Amino acid sequence: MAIDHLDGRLIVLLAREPRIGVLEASRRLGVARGTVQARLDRLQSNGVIRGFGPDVDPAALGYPVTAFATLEIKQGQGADVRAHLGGVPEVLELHTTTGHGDMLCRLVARSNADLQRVIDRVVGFDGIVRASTAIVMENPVPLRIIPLVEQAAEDTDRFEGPGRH
Amino acid sequence: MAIDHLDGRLIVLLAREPRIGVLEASRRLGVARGTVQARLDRLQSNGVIRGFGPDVDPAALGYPVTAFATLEIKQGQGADVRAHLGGVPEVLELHTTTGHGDMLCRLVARSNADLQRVIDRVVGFDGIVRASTAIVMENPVPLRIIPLVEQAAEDTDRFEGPGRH
DNA sequence: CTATCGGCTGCACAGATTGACCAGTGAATG
DNA sequence: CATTCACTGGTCAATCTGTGCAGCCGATAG
Repeated sequence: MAIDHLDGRLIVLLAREPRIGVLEASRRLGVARGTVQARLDRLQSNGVIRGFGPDVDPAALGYPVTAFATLEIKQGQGADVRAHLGGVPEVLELHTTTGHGDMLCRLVARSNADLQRVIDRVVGFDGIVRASTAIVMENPVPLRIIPLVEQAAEDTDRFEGPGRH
Repeated sequence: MAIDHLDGRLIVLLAREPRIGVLEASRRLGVARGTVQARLDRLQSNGVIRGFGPDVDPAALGYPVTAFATLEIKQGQGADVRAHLGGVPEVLELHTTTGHGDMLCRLVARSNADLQRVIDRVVGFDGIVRASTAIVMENPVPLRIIPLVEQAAEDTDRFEGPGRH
């Protein structure tokens, strides 16, 4: 389940330069090509790497406004609300949470005015009691994984020693 | 800036089966290989597709707990707080927002107990006045982009007619 | 109407990459 | 000591990539 130092370097390398192939990666990492292939296979069947889907920028698609909405749900309506929100394209993700709200979702919209339409569509559903929205102004730290991968690799080394054996 | 129907189908296809190459994609879409290559180049220079980085699952890395923290910042400390949070690997993203909090960040941790350590590290910084955390229990809608891509492609068609001309 | 332009097609080429093998080596295990 | 596992370094055929080309077509400008 955990990753070792080589796995970490491989993931970081792929994250920085996604277009390189297995052969080029093996050259950069200084290992045999078969090793990189085996590691990649293992990381993917492990589920550590889910895939290599295209990273699409909603802003470039015409949806430059992002917001987070905290929703309060009527008891017992959870499943319906999940289905409802799953059907709204502008809902990019949805979590159920502890704390004051019951759900947190990420929304995008074509403009601040359009955000009103999206929010109306999101909350215009029986079962949603209340919603409070926070519009994103700036994104100082875009969604990232590299630092965590590096830390996970280091932690493994610390506990088990560098290398696999 | 907007995408047409073929762009949409291409992105959706790549999102569903990231491993296929340009040639296979052209076969699936029923267009010439050069067309797919040209579209991909354009989508990438447009910034619509940022890249094809590996999609890493924090849970599989040993960080199964996700939380969202709303932070309240002391006036004028924004830049320092951003730098501080940028240095914490468990902070996967950070937004400045309107609304009651000033910032919203996504955190991961190795366990609920470990989350306490992460939160302490995040809020243990002069300039952060208050923090409220919501732990994610379930993720009914994982981060997704396909429905939005499909809608963007349809909207383009509706306004400009299918095809590019 | 006609010339031009951009986008798409179908084709071709050399070069590189992939997936699949294999035998050998070294370290850790029982 | 025999075994197991990961890695190396090599080969093989099949495939894909990047590139360039000529031709076709619809849209646009003069």
